Amino acid sequence: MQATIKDIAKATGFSVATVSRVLSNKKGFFSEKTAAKVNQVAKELGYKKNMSATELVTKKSNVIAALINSTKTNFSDSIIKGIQDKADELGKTVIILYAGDRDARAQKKALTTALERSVAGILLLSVDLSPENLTLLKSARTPFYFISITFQDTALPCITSNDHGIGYLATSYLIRQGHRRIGLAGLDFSDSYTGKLRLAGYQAALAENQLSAHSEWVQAGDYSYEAGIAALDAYAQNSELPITAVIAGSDMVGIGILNRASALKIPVPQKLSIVTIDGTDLCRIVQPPLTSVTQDFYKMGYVGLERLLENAAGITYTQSELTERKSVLAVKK
Amino acid sequence: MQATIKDIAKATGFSVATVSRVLSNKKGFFSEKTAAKVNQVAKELGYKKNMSATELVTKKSNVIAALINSTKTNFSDSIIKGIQDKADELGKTVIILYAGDRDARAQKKALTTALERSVAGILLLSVDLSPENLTLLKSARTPFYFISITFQDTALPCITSNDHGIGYLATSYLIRQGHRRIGLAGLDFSDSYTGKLRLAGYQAALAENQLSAHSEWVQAGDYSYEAGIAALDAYAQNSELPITAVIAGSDMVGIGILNRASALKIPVPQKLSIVTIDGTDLCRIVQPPLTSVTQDFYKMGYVGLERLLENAAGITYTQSELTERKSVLAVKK
DNA sequence: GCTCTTTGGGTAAACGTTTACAATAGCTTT
DNA sequence: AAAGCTATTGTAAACGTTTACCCAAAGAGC
Repeated sequence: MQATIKDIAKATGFSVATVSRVLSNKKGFFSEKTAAKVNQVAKELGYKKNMSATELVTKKSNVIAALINSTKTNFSDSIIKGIQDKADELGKTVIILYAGDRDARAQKKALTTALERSVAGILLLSVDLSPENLTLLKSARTPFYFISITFQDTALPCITSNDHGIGYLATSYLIRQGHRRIGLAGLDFSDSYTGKLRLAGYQAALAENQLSAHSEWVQAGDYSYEAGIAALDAYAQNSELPITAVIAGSDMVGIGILNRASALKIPVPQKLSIVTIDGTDLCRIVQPPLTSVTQDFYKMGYVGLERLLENAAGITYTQSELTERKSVLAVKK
Repeated sequence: MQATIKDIAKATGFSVATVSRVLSNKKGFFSEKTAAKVNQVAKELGYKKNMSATELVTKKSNVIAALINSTKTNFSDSIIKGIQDKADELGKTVIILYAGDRDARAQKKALTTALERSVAGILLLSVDLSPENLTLLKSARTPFYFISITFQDTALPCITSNDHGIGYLATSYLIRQGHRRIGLAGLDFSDSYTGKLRLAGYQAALAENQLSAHSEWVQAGDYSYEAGIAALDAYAQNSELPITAVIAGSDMVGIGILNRASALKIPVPQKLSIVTIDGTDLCRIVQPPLTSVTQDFYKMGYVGLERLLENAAGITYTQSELTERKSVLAVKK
C-alpha cells in the first residue's frame, strides 16, 4: 500500500491535481501554505512517486541507460564516473545494464530492457553490437551514442580516442627514444576496426622514419593478459629478442608481457621497453610501472552523455597523451 | 509514435484484450491462429511493450536494482557476474545503480531511483548506508539484501564472508608457515564492523598459539593502495622490520605494501611475507603473485539474489579459502 | 458598481497495459 | 432437447500521474 497522491489529496482536502502540482513543483500554481501542508502530509505518509505512472503519462523519462560489456570493465569505471558526474549536473539518473560479452542474446536483452522503459537515451560503452541488434537500436526512436569504440560506419555517433593517433603516438615516442625495432602486440585485427587503425598509425610512424615492420614484430591477440603472455613467447623464440620495444594493445596485454618477460629473466626496460595503450590505474601498480598512451576515459563518459543529449552525429575524438612511467629505456644511438 | 497494442488490435481486428493476452503469453486464452496473426503484425509494427504501463497495472516488476559503491569495484565485478547469471536463470533483469562512496546524498538518490520504480528487490553491494538512508530503505516495502558487508545489527539480511574466519584463516596459515611476528594492515577499525571482526580473528589465532600482537604490528587504514604504502613505511621505520609477515586488508593494500617494499629493497617474500584479503585477479598480475584469502564474490552475488527473492533474513556466510601463490615464505624454526 | 486580471485550485481525460467478468459458439452429456 | 462444458473473444475498469481546461474569488482600474 504505497501512499499515492490520492491519499495525500484525501488527507489534505485538496484535489489530486493540486497535490500533483506541488509535488512536481509546478511553480506558480499553488500557494506556499498549500505546498507546506501537502509536503508535510507527503512526508508523514512516506509518499514515493510512482515513476511508472509519471512516465506513462508524460512519455518521457530522465533516465539514461548505459550498456556495458561485461569484460574489460577496468576502464569502464572511469567512463561511468564521467557519465555519472555529468548526469548529476543535469539531474538525470543513469542505470547500468550488462550487455554480455559479444553475446548477441545478452545484448538484445539489455537493449530491449532499455527500449521498453523508454529511456531518454542509450549509451553503449565499448559494446560491439551484432548487426541485427544494431538494426533494432536504429529502428527505435531512442537516441543512442557509442563510447570507446570505433566503427567503419562513420555515420554512427560515437566518442572515442583517435586510434590511428594512438598507434602513431606510441610508435613515434619509442622512435624518439632511439628504438628502431618496435613490436606491436595483443591487438585484434580481424573484426575490430580499432586494431586496424592502431596498426595503421604504427606503420605510419614507422614509415615516416624510414622504418618498416617485420611481420614477426606484430603479434595479434584479443587484448587480454594471455595475449600478452603469448606475444612475449613469440618474440622470445630465439635467444635474441627481435625487438627492443613493444607497444601493448591494452594494459592487460602490457602486464602479460611484463610478467612473462620477468619469468624469462628479460629485464624491463633494460632489454625490452613497453608502452601500453589505455593507461588505467593498473599501470601504476605493477613493477616497473608502465609507460602508457593514456586515454581520457573520464572525458569520454562526461562529454559522451552531453553529446547524446544534444543528439550529436558523427565521431568525436578525445585526446590521448603519453604518460611516462618506468617501462621505457632510451637507447643510445 | 511507438506502436501500442491498440494499433495491433486495430490492424488485426481483435480486441486489445486478446492482443495483450497473446503478447504476454497467457496460455490457454487464445488460439494458435490468433497468436500467429498478432505476433506477425506486432513484428511488422515494431511493437515494443511499454513497461511503465505494465508495471503500473500489475504493480510488480521483474527488475532487481543493484546498488554499488563507486569505489572498490574491482571485486564488484565478480559479484555482479553472479547476480547477472542468477537473474538470467530466473528471467529477471538487473539494473545497476551507483550509490557514490559513503556519500549520503548519492545513496539517497540511488535508493529513491530504485524505490520509485518499484523494483522487485534491492541488492546493496558493500554500500554502507547512512542511518537515515537505512531507515528510508526499511520503511519502504521493497525487499532488500546486503552483499559483502557486515553489520553489527545482525537483523539485517546479508550475505558476506565470515570476517572473523578470514582473519583467523590468514593468521593461522602464517603461523603454520612458521611466522611468529605477524602484522595486520590497512583495515579500518572505526566505523566498519568488518575491520573489527578480522582483527578479532587475527587475535584469536594468535592467542590460540600463545602469541600476542604488539600494537605497532597492526596498522589501520582505509583498504586502499595508499594505506598499504603507509603501513609499510610504518613497519620500516627501524632498520629491522618488526614483523616477518603481514596480512593486508585488501588486495590493494597488499599491492601497496609489495610495491613500497620493493622500493625500499625489502624482498618479498624473503624478508616479508604477504597474505592479502580478497583474492581478486589483481593478485595474479603483480610480482610475486600474492597469496590470498580468497573470497567467493561470485557466489555472494549468485546466492545473494536467491536469498533476496526468498526474503531470507539474517546472515549467510560464503566460504573463503586460502590461495597459495608466491608471496609467503615458510620460515624454518 | 462594473469589468478585467491575476491567483489558486478543481474536473476529468489521457497515457498503455492487464484482467475480472461476460458473452458467444460449438460441443458433449444426459 | 435441455443443460453444462470448453475454448475463444470482447467490454470495461483499474493502475497513479499530469495537464488542458474551467471556475471562483480577490484586487485593480475605471
